[in-house]
Amino acid sequence: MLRTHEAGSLRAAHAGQTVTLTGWVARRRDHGGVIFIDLREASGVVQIVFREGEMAERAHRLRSEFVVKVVGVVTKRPEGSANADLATGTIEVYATELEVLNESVALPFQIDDHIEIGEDTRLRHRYLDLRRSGPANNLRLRSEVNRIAREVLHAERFVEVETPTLTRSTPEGAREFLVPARLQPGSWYALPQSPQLFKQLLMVAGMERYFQIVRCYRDEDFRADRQPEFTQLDIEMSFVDQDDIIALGEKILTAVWKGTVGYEIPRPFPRITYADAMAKYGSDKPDLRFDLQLTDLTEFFKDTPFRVFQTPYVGAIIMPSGASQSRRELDGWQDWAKQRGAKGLAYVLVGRDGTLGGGIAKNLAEAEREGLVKAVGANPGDCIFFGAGEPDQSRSLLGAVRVEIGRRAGLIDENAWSFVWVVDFPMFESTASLGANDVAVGGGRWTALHHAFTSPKPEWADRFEDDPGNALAYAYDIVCNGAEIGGGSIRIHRADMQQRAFSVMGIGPEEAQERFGFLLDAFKYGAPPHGGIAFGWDRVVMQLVRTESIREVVAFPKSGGGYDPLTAAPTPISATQRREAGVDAKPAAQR
RNA sequence: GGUCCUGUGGAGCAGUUGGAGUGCUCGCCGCCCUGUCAAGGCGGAGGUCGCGGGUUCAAGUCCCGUCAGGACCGCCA
Repeated sequence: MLRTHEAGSLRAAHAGQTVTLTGWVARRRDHGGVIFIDLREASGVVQIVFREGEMAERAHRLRSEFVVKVVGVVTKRPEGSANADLATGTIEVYATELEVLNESVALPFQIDDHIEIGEDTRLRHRYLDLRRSGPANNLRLRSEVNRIAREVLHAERFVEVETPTLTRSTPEGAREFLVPARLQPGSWYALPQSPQLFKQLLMVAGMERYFQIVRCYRDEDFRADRQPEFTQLDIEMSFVDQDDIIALGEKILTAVWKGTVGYEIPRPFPRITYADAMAKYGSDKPDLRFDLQLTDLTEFFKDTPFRVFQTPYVGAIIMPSGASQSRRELDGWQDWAKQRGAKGLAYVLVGRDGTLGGGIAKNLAEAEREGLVKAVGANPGDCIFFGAGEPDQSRSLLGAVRVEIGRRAGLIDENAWSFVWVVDFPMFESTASLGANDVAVGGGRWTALHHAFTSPKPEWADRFEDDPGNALAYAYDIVCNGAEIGGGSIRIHRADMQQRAFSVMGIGPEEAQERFGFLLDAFKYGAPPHGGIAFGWDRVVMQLVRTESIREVVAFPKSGGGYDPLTAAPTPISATQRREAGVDAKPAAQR
């Protein structure tokens, strides 16, 4: 090493020692006769002192982010000049030699922890952004998360296996990224949305316990918590049931949380069924950091004269103290709801004396006005929001209102951790509710909610095709503070049941063979019962560092249009590249 | 595909009902300075106000279009 010590490791005990340090000039305070330099490297910061004569003369020419090698003597700081904000604050290094290893041109932004910089600029110079402690710590913490998870899994005798990233296109969920195959012009690889099929093959292969920290690719639109390439901790086990996977998931998460942020997650984690989550919280990823619940008022309003509430479902949620909102704030809710595709957001205000006012109060029947406050459990001064229409859509809207209330009313404890397993997901969802350009598996009325290989729960094993809309799957999600950070299922391992599931989704034997033949073939050779889980690894780290943006936990993230602000990818390719890649090859006539 | 927000020296922001020279903080360059630690003082450089069009005597400001970024809806098993 070019240095004898790490700058951030120096303490009073080193006083008197001559050390050689290397690092970046973080900040300089030039007093003419004495010059202070904050030397920064990965371990931390230490103050270097240059005094009169040649040393000061040369230090005077140092600039921000010059890379230097300094030889000097560790010295206790003079009385009263210690810096309690620095780990090395009791000492400083008196420089006796200075070598500039490299210079730096003027920076596009200051490398300073307490300065805000636009994200655009940060990402264009991400290598400078990462010199700041916040972004750097995020990457280091992510590395720790990886280490801890690997330790848990290795201790449980899991096998880390790499699966292909150039693989077969198997349209099942998200849009895929495609890669032209030079050696077979006209044919294309797909980048995996997840290693789903491969990990199931590894179960057939007798690995029994597989895991992988793996990059996945989905060519879908962005969100604050989505990137086109993202990472999963992918796990699959044989001879297990749902409780075994859940127990393992809890083991990993508790170890990760304890080892990084020092929080001991109480075990077992609570569980809630999908049906309950939707009914009580209007979401399949309920944020249980606050207790607000939806109230089902369908029965209460069954004879209502108010036409808007003459619907299959009417529900309500309370905003505590919401009656004091201004007209403008209440109008704001209407805009907010309309932006989510609702017609509006009906509400009533509960007055100090318990009488109803505002919004739709005057549209309700006398008896309804009298019974409403008790029916929803409101207090004087509250605001009651309503959702009416189809159950799914109305609950989703109220669920979104719930989260928004939590935010606006300050009901969320930002230091809390709330974990919950959502279990008993429906096996299928109706394709009627899907948008026109959705990539549904098969051409049937039903499509898999989780994925096509998800097993029904035992009580539905013999009859899921009789009532696909209500059949429950052995599928589960893990939710942390209202964010889905992982999910999995017990898989179907028998060909006959798989075929039945396919037929509900309108996939006949021939089509199944064409699409998933390699998996179905494998299952003919004694596939063990198996199941697994995949954690959205970026989202796990997002939770740990308490950020809303996935870009904060990715080393070199992409921005909105899939654009990489640093490398400017994607770029056009040359005519030669086009020819070689076979991008323009005419496909053989469709059969 | 849709809705909303933002775009002003290198960075972060301000700029009123349209009105005289676009201002502030930080950084950058030079000089001064022996105890600072987000050092301080003096001086200086640096701006097609994202781009195009329109309204007007006059546009950073109003209107239309467009581009880029962000958030959300759709979409993401």
